Amino acid sequence: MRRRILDAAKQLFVKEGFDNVSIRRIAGAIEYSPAAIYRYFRNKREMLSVLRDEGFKQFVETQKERAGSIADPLERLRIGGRGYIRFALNEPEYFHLMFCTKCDEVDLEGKLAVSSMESYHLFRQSVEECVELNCFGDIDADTVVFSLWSGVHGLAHLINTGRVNVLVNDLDLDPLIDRILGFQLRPGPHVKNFEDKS
Amino acid sequence: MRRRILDAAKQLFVKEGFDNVSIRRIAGAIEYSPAAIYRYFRNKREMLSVLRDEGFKQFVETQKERAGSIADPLERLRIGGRGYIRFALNEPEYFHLMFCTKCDEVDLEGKLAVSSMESYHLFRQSVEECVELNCFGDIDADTVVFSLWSGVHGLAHLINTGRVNVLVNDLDLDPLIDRILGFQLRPGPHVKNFEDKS
DNA sequence: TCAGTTAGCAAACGGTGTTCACGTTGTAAA
DNA sequence: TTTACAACGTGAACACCGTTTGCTAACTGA
Repeated sequence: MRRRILDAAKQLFVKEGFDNVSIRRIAGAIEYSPAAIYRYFRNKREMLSVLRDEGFKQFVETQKERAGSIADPLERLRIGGRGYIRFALNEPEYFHLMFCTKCDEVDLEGKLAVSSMESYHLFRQSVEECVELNCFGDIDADTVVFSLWSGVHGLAHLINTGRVNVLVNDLDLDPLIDRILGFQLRPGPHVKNFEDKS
Repeated sequence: MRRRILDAAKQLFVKEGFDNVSIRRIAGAIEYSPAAIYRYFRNKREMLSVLRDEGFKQFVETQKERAGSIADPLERLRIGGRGYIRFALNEPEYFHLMFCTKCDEVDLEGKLAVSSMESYHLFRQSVEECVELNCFGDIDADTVVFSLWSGVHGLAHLINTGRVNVLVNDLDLDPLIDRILGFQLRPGPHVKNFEDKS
């Protein structure tokens, strides 16, 4: 039953946006009264919280399929970043729910959900490999993690809110995205040669 | 009178968030009836649109003060980026209204407001200077513009939605932000020496 | 003086998330 | 077989929301 509510809700949300779907409409879709939904969910936030979790599970799955088996961590970051952006463009409602809502508005227990943490740790691990390989020069992992995440996240967000389309002639987005990814992943200034050090 | 409504609205919005302030509450704050507000604004969106414009005017002003007179375009980008993030953290409601709402939800005429375009062009000009100086290697301006904007925008957004605080030990944010800015602005792989060409 | 504009308001419309008292139904123990 | 009880579903209501409508006053210019 919970399942039936969630499925109806998911379908409506994806089609019409989270804000444009009311409890009453979900209830209508499954031909129940609005009050019935509250037998299965404390409130609307809890429904969103569950859907967010499912979104993360699907996201992590897809990312693993796409990038999981790539040996080169830098290439893994590139494919992962492309996946992040593609997900944002293909599933804007889910992207918004998972990555754009305030954490405390959707995460009821105050801790990030397990699946969202898994996706973070996979990303972080790739970054740490790159740092160890000196891909970006002499730099700490935290800095790289949030720099790169900010980069793809910001791009996805700017596109989804219509800010890129307005400013760029109507060329295909994909090549631009790839150039941007390439630029954000460019090698850093490499540490000096051994001779230079003491 | 429009002014009085806007001022009351602005005060409430900044304090309580745009979503938590209703027309009725604004009307209450100036001791008018809700219907009176509709003499001066077509709807709530129009109020937000006007406030957005004012926000941009103030933003451009501040950015000019901070970075306008810096000769080195790369340093100008750094200070400008820091200003963008600082603005986002200091005025999260305005940041959200100006940079996070869907364009067509707040921009009534379908074209971006003048002041928001001015801020874009100032930024873009600095990037073009950098590209000409070969700061980032052989790369087109569009790529750099959206890479850097995505970088600071994404960072501001991740911080404001609580995603950085959750993942990073409670150290001071400022040093991390500066390291991230430095990383995002790192020099690119430089074009080959003249001897290498031809 | 009289017409026309302007400013403000009470009431209502249709919507929202949520709660509550009330039945109905199915099951399991007495 | 009867009784008790929990689970499920509902209609009506509460307190909001943005917005519209019809109505008064008050002011303005001719």
